[in-house]
Amino acid sequence: MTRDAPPDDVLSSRLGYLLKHAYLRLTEESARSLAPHGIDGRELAVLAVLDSHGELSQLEAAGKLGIDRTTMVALVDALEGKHLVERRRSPQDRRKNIVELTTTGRERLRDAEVVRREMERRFLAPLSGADATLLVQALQRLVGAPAGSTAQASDPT
Amino acid sequence: MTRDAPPDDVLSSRLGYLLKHAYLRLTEESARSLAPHGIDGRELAVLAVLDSHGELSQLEAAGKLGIDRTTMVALVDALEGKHLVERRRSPQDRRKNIVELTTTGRERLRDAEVVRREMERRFLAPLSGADATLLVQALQRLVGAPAGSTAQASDPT
DNA sequence: TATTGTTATACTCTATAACTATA
DNA sequence: TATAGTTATAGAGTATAACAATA
Repeated sequence: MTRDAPPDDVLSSRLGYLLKHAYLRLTEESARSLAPHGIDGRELAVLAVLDSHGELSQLEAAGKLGIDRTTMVALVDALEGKHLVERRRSPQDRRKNIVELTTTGRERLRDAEVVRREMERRFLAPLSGADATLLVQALQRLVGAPAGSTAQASDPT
Repeated sequence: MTRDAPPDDVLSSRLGYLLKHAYLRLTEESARSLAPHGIDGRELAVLAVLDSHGELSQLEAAGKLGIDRTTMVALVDALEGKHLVERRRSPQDRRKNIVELTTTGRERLRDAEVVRREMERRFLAPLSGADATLLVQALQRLVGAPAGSTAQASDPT
């Protein structure tokens, strides 16, 4: 997308326009700041999900991330190529691939998460801390996120 | 994208995840509610921009919308095919295509805008009016929208 | 020389269908 | 029969490069 000067009124009152461009800006910033770590935001999210649940099959991980199982294949291929995750057949059900973080993957996750949080803090900098928190909470409600889990917005741990 | 059950904590605290999925949901809702009118949200935005400025060349319109000029070609092709806009060569600068709404286009714009506003109101329904307004204002600041122009959020005209 | 519209082309992200190996 | 992973393929949406007409 081409994002240049500020939009005019007709557009800045449209939720679609606002969400799209906010998303695009964040994605760009995310890519730029994570690039030195050799991953993008999508891959980082995979690592984070694998870390917080362990023992996930590809399909289970895909479900949590809201991505298709066919998309998951390429994602895991890429992460495995970077030696950040490993696949192994589940002994209980040999149809399943258990995906696990490698030691390198766990380290990469830790480092990249620091960068991500700092990037989000920069991104939200135009807002007051209270407004940033409200934005995140509002988005969580719109997306249907679970209750609780609200920290991190203006809390650059 | 596959969007099913609510995400878990690791994801719902990520701005990237939240913006992406909020955007996807809105886009889906938008497509669904505008479908009977034969256009999508992107085309509607083009009509709105043409209506509020008149006498725009393709490049100027593309600039306001934040899309590439090559993308604009196909967009105008589609709208012209539906008889919602017309192209004509600018007499002042024959390199330029002036894009204008047809009478049908103006009517379609009016009808579709009603539908869009109602769709956005539904989309924001999980939030209080105050929170909805704050969300829109926060997004405007993040996207770098001009000051003022804040109505419509929880003000279903 | 520079700009506008256009075309051709390619790349990313995603989804659908069909195959395989397991269950 | 059904499920997990995979592959092939196709469709959006977008960008880059190159060309024609015009300035």
